[in-house]
Amino acid sequence: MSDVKKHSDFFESVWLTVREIPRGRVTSYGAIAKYLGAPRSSRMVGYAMNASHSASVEVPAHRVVNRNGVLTGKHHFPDLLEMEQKLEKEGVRVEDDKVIEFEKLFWDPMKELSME
DNA sequence: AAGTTGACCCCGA
DNA sequence: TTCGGGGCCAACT
Repeated sequence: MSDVKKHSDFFESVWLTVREIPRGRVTSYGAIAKYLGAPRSSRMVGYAMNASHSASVEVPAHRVVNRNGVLTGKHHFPDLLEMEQKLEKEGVRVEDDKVIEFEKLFWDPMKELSME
């Protein structure tokens, strides 16, 4: 096995989870952290997103917002409006940097992935 | 090796 | 209601 792994398993787990978010849905950092068994490590989820550019796979980071449904990570995209535009493209309405009807579009990995 | 940072979250004033 | 501070934990410098 070659040393292809450049990041912790936690990061990879986050990326894999984020990839499971359906199109047109959103979730929060805390929800992912909780799903991964680290409810106190929500900040690490954001950190993993920051490092997602290093991932070999594409990570739909735009589908991850904070618990308020606010696009807190928009400033980390190449373009300031990229996150918002991607969400709008998927049918997620965004207004004033926050997802409209966030609770309605919220996708909980705990709920959706725990039982198949 | 030790201190700082951060795409968060919770709570009190 | 808005604002500020503390906790959290792994990566980064």
